[in-house]
Amino acid sequence: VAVAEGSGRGLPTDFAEEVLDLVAEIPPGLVLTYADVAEIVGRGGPRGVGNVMARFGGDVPWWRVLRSGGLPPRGLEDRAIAHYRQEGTPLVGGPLTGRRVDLARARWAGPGAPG
DNA sequence: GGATTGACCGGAA
DNA sequence: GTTCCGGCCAATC
Repeated sequence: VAVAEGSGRGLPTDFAEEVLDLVAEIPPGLVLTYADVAEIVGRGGPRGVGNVMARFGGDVPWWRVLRSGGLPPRGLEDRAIAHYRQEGTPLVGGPLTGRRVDLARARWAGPGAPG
């Protein structure tokens, strides 16, 4: 394993790896925002994280990554909400009619959190 | 390297 | 609550 990792196509880049690895660590019931992911990995930004997820996010629990407002990604709102009900993720307005995630209760403290 | 796309953020009306 | 705009970053063609 060496530089060849980021050079070949089909595999995620170094930046993407950081993002994917982090998202894969998000425990069920909790979530993170694109900005938070970018903040933890210390690279790119909300756009950078979003674009990486769009390519390689299919291999990680993407539904645990939300927008700043607690809304799931564009086009995948229905899909994400389905997962929240399975994991018991707190939804604003109720788990039946809620369409947003309660970031105040579902935001993950991060890989450095006591646990 | 240049131009285009995309699962974004924050502010204002 | 919805719509319009500029800024931001990375992957792709």
